Amino acid sequence: MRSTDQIMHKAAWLYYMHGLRQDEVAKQLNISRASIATYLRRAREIGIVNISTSTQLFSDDVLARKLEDALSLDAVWIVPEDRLAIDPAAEMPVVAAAVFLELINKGDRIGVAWGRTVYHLADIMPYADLQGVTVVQLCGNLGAPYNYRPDQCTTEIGRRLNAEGINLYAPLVLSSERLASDLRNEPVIREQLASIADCQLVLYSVGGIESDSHLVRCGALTAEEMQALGESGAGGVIAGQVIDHEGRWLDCPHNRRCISADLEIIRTIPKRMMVVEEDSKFQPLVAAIKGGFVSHLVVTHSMALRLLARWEAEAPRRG
Amino acid sequence: MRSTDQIMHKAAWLYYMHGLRQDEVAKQLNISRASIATYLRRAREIGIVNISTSTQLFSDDVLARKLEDALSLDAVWIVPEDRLAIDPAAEMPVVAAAVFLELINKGDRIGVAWGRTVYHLADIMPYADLQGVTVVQLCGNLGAPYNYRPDQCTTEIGRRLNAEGINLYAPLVLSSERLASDLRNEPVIREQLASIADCQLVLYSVGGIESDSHLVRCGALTAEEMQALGESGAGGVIAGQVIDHEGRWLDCPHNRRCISADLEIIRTIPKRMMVVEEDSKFQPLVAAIKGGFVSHLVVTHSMALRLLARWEAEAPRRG
DNA sequence: ATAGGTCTTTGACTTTTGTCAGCGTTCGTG
DNA sequence: CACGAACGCTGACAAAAGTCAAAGACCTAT
Repeated sequence: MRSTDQIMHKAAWLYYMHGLRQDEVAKQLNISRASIATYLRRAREIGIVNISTSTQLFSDDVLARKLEDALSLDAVWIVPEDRLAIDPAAEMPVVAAAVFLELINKGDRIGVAWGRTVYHLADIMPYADLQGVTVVQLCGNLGAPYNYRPDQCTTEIGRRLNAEGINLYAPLVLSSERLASDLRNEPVIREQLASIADCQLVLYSVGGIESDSHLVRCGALTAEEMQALGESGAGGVIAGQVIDHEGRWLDCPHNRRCISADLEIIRTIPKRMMVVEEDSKFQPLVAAIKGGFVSHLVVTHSMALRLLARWEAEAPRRG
Repeated sequence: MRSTDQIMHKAAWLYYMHGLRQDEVAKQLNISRASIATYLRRAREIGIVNISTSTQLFSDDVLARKLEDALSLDAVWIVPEDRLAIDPAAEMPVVAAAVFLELINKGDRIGVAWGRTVYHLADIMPYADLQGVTVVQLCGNLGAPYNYRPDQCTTEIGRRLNAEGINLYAPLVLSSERLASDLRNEPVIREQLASIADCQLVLYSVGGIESDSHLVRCGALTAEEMQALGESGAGGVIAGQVIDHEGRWLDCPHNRRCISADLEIIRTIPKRMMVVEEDSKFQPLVAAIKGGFVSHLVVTHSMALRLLARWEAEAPRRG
């Protein structure tokens, strides 16, 4: 520990745990109050000091309870679109990050997929000091029109949480099924994909199948290919892989050429946290939920209403 | 949720998660800034907002590493007695409380014993919002010369953590072995004692066997009885029960008349956090460590030095 | 040895936050 | 329905925290 880190720790301890004022801390440590203020800010930024707020505000809600019951989910958080005059688009990642942090336990292994949503989340993720946590990349890499590529995203989340980040050094999609299969069987990659089963928590969103969807924009698929997939029953995208409307892995060239977490394995992970920002992802989300990819859900108020209506419409048919 | 709680949550969210200033929050929620300040203080007090500082300052230390290695402990925290001009006696419970909170995971079941130390800890324990946590009482009740009796102590810790507190409705010591045995077999009590095996974490200190020790002061034993125990090999007290110098349960009238957690069960709990405030407890602590009752240890610097010296003195004999 | 760079520290100033008496509202009670 | 207690809210002031330019410390390369 550097000596300035030591001072920062001491300052943080005296200020936050003992409740001394900055000038009192300054007197204790024999440096100016201005310095103390600087150290404290750094301690907060680095995650030495953790300030967290319960996300109860978003989960304590009649609609959330109803959704949990109707869709058999473990927990639902609903982001209001009207009440607070905060920009709802900016609010979603903040809520998601807070929920994510709440779901992490010390020593956990956490899988993260990639997409606009996860990228946004990484970008505003607060710093924390979660020693013993490992963040693993669920899907292969690809070029991206954002600041972070998938591997950078995993690394960034790991960095901010003071956790270990493990990258998957393979492309998301290969040009031939043969190569994809060979690569999946490479010991390094195979072990890494298998180790995803040890995760206690995964974080992802669901991708749409429109011609301007994420996979298309990142160049993994052409608009035509995507459209063809849509016509042959594609319902959404999970960790780079296409699923049908019931959430089953779709047997298609793209999926066969894909290096990503086994969907069967993902389903067995205890906490599967899904964040959906855009209302346009209703159909894909329904598919993901039906496929068992969701145990913890963060959605907008209007999306929650639509989901509930959908399940209530189906309920009579079942019961 | 009361509407004022709702406002408090919103204020806390906007202030701590979005980083708005109090006046901005006030404008958002259409109330005066002074009220916001009040809400925020309440949110902190209640544990809606959690501010925690890493205890690294106390564990990141050469001596701590050495102790962990020498005594095969999972983690050691050392409270300095000189560096910070904070009263060391007051510092110990603060460190212990922070460590305790760090060791808790969501959903855990936690056993707490009772003694001066645990009482001090309960008294300064910060408020937190650990839903799904259960705090169980490890040992029976007895009158106490402190503010809290064992059951109140459990309840108080539970209350502050927003966790469920489960009390053991039995006295610590009974007048006859027969009655103690019968009571232990009462379904309610038996189940509760058995359920201690499900704990992921226990918190306790170790008791001394001097004639002014805790058990004597609380009236569980007379000074003469305690002295006799000392002469027949008693080394310390764990959860109200006397152990010998090697940390084994001592077969004595007191132990046979005692209602408390089975020591065998305690040894199997993964995280066994021990806090020792007084340097006079050196011998009992040695017994507790030898008996396998400690995996996480919080001690003073001088106690750490004595422990290390003791183990280093023994090492040559073993190796 | 020294010039030039980076990182710390500080005093002085500004902004933000904490506090508290007093006012208004609500709610339970006689 | 009137009364008082309890609670929430506010404005004004006091206290504490944040900020920043400038000075100083420290390191490195010439």
